[in-house]
Amino acid sequence: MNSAVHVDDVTWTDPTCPVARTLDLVGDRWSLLIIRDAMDNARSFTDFQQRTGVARNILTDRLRRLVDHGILKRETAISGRRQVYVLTDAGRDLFTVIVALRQWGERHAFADDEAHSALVDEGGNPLARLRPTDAHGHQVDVDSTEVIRNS
Amino acid sequence: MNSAVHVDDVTWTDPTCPVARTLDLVGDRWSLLIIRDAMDNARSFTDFQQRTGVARNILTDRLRRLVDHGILKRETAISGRRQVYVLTDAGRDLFTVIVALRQWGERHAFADDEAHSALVDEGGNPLARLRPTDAHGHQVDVDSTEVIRNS
DNA sequence: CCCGATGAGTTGCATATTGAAACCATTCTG
DNA sequence: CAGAATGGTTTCAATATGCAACTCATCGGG
Repeated sequence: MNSAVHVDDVTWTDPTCPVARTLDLVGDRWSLLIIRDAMDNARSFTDFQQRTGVARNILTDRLRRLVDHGILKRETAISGRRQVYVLTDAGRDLFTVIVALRQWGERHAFADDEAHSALVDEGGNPLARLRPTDAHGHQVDVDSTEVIRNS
Repeated sequence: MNSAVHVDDVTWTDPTCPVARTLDLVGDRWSLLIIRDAMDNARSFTDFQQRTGVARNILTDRLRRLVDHGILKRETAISGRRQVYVLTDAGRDLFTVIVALRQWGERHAFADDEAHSALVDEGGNPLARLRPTDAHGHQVDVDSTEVIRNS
């Protein structure tokens, strides 16, 4: 299960914590929105620019970083200068993170009567709520878990 | 299921997208690390400062924002000037997000032989891998789902 | 009661990151 | 071939961040 992510030349905020490392790679204002859009069929520079509204120079930088970190790969269309950015396996694996952020937002960042976009399966139904569980499938939460350092 | 989050006075990057709203609330360089530490028994200003290493003025600002958004609550300890920051229910509910970030980091941001901290249940065993599923418990991913706007 | 230490910030200033707008070189499109 | 679109880069102003020093309590000893 090792990564396509190239993690040389990164200076980690907290080298032993996986949460911190993930945030060092994608935890800025725009990267996760770019990834969200990549998961929703955005491919070109302009797709991302229009959907996120990010400044173009910043977008250039973020796309480059995400490519460098192995989350996106850049492909030049056969003839011509059209660039396409596609999620790598590591990038696609961020789906769980995006779903978790989305579900939290649905629960806590909208008033009851406010409309919002929804993520649905092939039958058009919403996904089940993500819930952390132990190895036996029993739900766990903050109080029933703990962090062990440097295992 | 409505929020303790106070979402007035926030100007959303993308008002209809729950992912974007969540990121507007916690998607900066430090907030999620503060929340991670709050889940790991950090309580005081100095706890957070020492664990994250964030600049003190920034920490002041982030704690205030998180309190304003209903993710932390601030309590003054009975005797003395000691301040304590505790997760609200909405804050505790970010556990899923933190676990998702952690598990992704474990899979993609560490070399195979690198040590990292681990999150374990009461028996000391690692949690099960979080996986998005549909309403019937079948796994779904980027390709088998889609976003419906403004539902 | 006085002294130093600690907790919880604030303030000022230097540096880094972002954003808005303009500019540029190809490459399609009609 | 002219005009738009694509995928950027450049410039400069506005923000945000980091660092160090400074406050202003209170706490704990002696």
